[in-house]
Amino acid sequence: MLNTLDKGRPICPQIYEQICVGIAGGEFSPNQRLLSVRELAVELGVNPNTVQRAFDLLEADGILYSVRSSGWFVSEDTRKAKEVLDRIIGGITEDYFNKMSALGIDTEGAKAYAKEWNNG
Amino acid sequence: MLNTLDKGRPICPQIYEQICVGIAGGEFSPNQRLLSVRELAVELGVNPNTVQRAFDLLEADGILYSVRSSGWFVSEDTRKAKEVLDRIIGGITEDYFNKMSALGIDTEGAKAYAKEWNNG
DNA sequence: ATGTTTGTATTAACGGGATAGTACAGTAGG
DNA sequence: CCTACTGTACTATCCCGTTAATACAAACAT
Repeated sequence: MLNTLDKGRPICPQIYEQICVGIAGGEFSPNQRLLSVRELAVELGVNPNTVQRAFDLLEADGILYSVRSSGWFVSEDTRKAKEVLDRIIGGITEDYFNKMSALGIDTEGAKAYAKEWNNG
Repeated sequence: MLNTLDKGRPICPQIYEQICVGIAGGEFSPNQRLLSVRELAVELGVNPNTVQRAFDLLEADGILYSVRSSGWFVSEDTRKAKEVLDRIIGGITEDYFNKMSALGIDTEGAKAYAKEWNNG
């Protein structure tokens, strides 16, 4: 899981996002236990503190909950994760059009450009 | 000019980009003199060093040239600016699809999402 | 000559994100 | 009881983009 980390971008938000993706996509079920902070940190080749910070944010948003000495678990209610994911997706798309606009390409132009895109 | 700076993103690349936009769009003509480093820094509310760095990069790429004690000027050949702009646009678009992919949305899904986008 | 404006260079410091290392606290299992 | 694993907390450090404050050098106008 979480094997698509983009080195060069802030790690913490990426972890946050990927957890939401996993929940929204059904890969993680309600009350399912996740990897421990330390385990996930090792798997990602990242500092435990960074994972902890991401989990704290997810807990603050009601997406995960922690049980002391036991681990981190997916919240019963997964709607919040889906909402957040939708918001992230919207933000990314808005960001795309904003950036294109800054380059002198209006919304319609950007849509046309995206439509003609072929892989990468 | 350059009135669309996005605070919160690195300034230097934005200046670089906006100069290319101005040249590619015909707002700046070959051999036209730009604002001085200090003037532009004041206008943007930014540090002169940051402007200098952006201009240095543009010079290294053959997009601008400097004349000591006189100012900065647009290169005779504007093709490079247009090439760079195209590359930037491509990069942004590629970035968009990559990010969407990381959120579990494939290329076709992202295209559909972009197509339905309405302003911001 | 003098003063002003230009580009150019250098050094120090700030800030945010990430890392590193350590320590403490609670729970489960042998 | 004891050990091992968990979450949790704290401080120090590093890196990098940016800011800050100078200082120097070259051309031009008066």
